[in-house]
Amino acid sequence: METYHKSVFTRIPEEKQRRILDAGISEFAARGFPGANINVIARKAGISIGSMYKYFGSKEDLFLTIIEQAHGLLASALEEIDGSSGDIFEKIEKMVRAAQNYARQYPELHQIYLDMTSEGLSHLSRKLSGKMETVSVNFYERMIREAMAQGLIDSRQNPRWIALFIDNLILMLQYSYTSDYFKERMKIFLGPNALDDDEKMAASLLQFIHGALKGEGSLK
Amino acid sequence: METYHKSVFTRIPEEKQRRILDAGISEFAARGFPGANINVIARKAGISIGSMYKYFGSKEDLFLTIIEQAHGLLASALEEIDGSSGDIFEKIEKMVRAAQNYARQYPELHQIYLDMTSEGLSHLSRKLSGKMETVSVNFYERMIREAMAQGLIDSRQNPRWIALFIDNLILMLQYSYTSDYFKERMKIFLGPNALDDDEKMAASLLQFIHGALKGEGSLK
Amino acid sequence: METYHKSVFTRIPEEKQRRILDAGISEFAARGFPGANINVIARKAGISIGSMYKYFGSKEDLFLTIIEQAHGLLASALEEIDGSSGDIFEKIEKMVRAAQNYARQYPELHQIYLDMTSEGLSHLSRKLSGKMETVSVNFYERMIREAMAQGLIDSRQNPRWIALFIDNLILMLQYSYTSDYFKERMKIFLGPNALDDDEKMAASLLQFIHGALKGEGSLK
Amino acid sequence: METYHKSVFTRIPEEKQRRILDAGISEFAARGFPGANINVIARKAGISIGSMYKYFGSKEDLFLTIIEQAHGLLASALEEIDGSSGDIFEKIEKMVRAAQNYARQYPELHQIYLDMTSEGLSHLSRKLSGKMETVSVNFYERMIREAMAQGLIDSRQNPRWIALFIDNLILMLQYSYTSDYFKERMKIFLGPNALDDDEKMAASLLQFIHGALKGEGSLK
DNA sequence: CATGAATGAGAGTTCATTCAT
DNA sequence: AATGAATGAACTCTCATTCAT
Repeated sequence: METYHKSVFTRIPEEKQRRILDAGISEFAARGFPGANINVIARKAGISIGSMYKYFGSKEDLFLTIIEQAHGLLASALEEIDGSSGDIFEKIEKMVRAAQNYARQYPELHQIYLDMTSEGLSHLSRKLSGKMETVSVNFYERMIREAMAQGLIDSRQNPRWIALFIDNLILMLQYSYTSDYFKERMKIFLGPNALDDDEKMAASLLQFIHGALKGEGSLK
Repeated sequence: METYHKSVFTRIPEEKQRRILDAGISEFAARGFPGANINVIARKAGISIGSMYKYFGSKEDLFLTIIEQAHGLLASALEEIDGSSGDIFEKIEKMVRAAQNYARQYPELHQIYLDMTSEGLSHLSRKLSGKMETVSVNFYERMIREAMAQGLIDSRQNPRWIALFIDNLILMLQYSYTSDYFKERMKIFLGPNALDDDEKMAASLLQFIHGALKGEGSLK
Repeated sequence: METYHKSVFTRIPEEKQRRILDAGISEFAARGFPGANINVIARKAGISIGSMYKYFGSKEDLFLTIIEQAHGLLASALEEIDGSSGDIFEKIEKMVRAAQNYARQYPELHQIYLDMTSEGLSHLSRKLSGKMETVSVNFYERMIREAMAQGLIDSRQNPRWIALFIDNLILMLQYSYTSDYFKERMKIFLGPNALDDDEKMAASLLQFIHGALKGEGSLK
Repeated sequence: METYHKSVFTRIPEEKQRRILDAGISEFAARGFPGANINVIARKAGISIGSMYKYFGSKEDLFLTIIEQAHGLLASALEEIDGSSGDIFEKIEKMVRAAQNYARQYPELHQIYLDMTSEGLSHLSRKLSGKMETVSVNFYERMIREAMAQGLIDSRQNPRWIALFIDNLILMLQYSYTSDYFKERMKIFLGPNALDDDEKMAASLLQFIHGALKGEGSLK
């Protein structure tokens, strides 16, 4: 399997690995990839810049290592939900909660994820594509087909599209927790305190999705 | 009203203004705000860097001027729809079409919009907030309340939340037209050719929204 | 015609151009191409490093500009000799004198020339080849063929080879004026003061060449 | 006798010594002294960088050790010719052949030799001077004086100068086998295939030297 | 109003050398 | 005797901004 760090990196104490990745996360999140300063990251992590380049061939490689790790976290959260019991609505609820938790727990990591959508970094997203979303796609599709078979949801819609729309809605929810831009946006739509009530937010989103899935959505 | 360019800028020939803004758009879109080179923009626009700084106090101001202009385009598209006849579903359809057109016509402008969500630029988004979305919020709210009053849609949901979710879905659609990252994401969900069929995309999204609005979404 | 500096360089005062090239020459001569520090060169020349990069795209381009200029000096010296009257022996004598003068006057320039033979710089010599020696080759060949026709020298040898050997001998003479290595070498062969007597050196070399050209060189 | 490696170096297996020197030779030849990376050399040699510094006090010492070894090879070739029978012309022929063989067999070693003439390395050549050429000087002088005594060659020229010129010519021949710069130079003088015909090259040079030694070189 | 040469702080990256194990 | 992780000064190059003309 392809990795973006040199092999030395895995042989240093885990605590040091964490310090380096965390320093990277906070710098990348705060200043974006082009604005981040790798010498500053090294200093924050308490290592020399020379060591930094012993572990990662370039600023880009450090960034990709962080992204991949973030993706790992997401994927394992997803797998847990995938393996759990409950119907589609319960599972989606779990996903929404997981997204909220993730965004609350690792806001910086999520901010970095967001940054990858900027064009200056498109060559990076191309490097990672495929790895990125395939996990969730399969999960969604299986869940939706099952629910259709059980007559739980409207089966006239294409499961792939539904999956995309739901995932979009959840992703946007997450963005609203981390990105200043989306925070502002949310305040404008919902008032200044909307972000404080996770329960309300989850409930509203779930209700919206529920309707879409039940789907009196037939356009006559 | 606050502007980000110096007043001289408005006094030069409109054609020159366009050349400058267009050069900026293509550079910012291609390389992101931090990666963009303002000397290159000046050269592309056929003006001197000295003049550039006569018109705009900083790289940031040029960027903000461009964003604001983009926003103007969006706002006027919205107003046109707002003023048109038709029920909520027809209006939403118009919005989806408009979003597609906008993304197809000004992909670079839209890319820049996207970039603003990155944290490195959060101080910029804070500067612009308020201007950005207030237009659409009012439009949505009016439209939804009206539809509720007419019994066209489920009235148990909060209009503000519905507005946000719909806008999120449309925004994501737009992202999928411009950002490499979202393009890849869409391909993973829908296969390699999904982006070629605008009709299919619009129909699917509208059906999803229709269901959500009709809303057998009551969670018992 | 291809140049290695940007066009701005030619538009700045000649005196400044000279200061920059001279600073470059002395730094490159003293420390070799890889050892030379372009920031130091800029400082020595009294300009900012930013300006340096406005004039030359890279350290390499500055180097190549200097080399080309050196070549120009050589070429014009050669042309003068070429156009002068006198038989082959007189012309070769002039060349030897010119080589001595050049080495005495521009020892650093000549040192740089020498450095180009090192493998680390082979990509540079490839860039310049063709430009480099074609001038002298034509000059030599014409001169030798003429002398053969006049019966002045042995005509059984190939003019091209003779030209190469003579040029080699003169080149080595020059090296002995500039390179520490060749200076040491010469001292070992000729004693510590050999380099002080230009006359002796010229006379010895000319006598050696004279014999070779007259050429009882037939190998039975 | 002065050596440039630490004494430990001689106590490790000879095969390891060879591996280290060979790795050094190929790296120095390819990238020059300043460009060579001593960590890379250690890796290529299959030893740790720590050991490298146990054997050699510095990058420079490794380089000097290699040079000295190269010099040993040259010296022994010379001694063999020195001890052989034959007149001066036969011996010079042997030297030319030896030079060709050496350049063909150890092109990298010879390239390194060449690099030493660059000024960035002048402090190194000063360190080595004396060792370098004294062997050949004595050899030449003895050979030439003998030939003069036998009336084989013109005795009006200074044996030391003749020795230098002949050695210069042979050295240049060698350069033409290894240095890209001199290869290009030779092609310009002799056409693209000159380097393929060792016989022709040897014959031409010998004929030239023969004439010079026979010396109708008296300048009236 | 317009120009564009000039600036220099600061970026990412390299590598000879050290030293604890 | 051997290891190789760690160091950090030093390098080349970029670019937002200024200012004399």
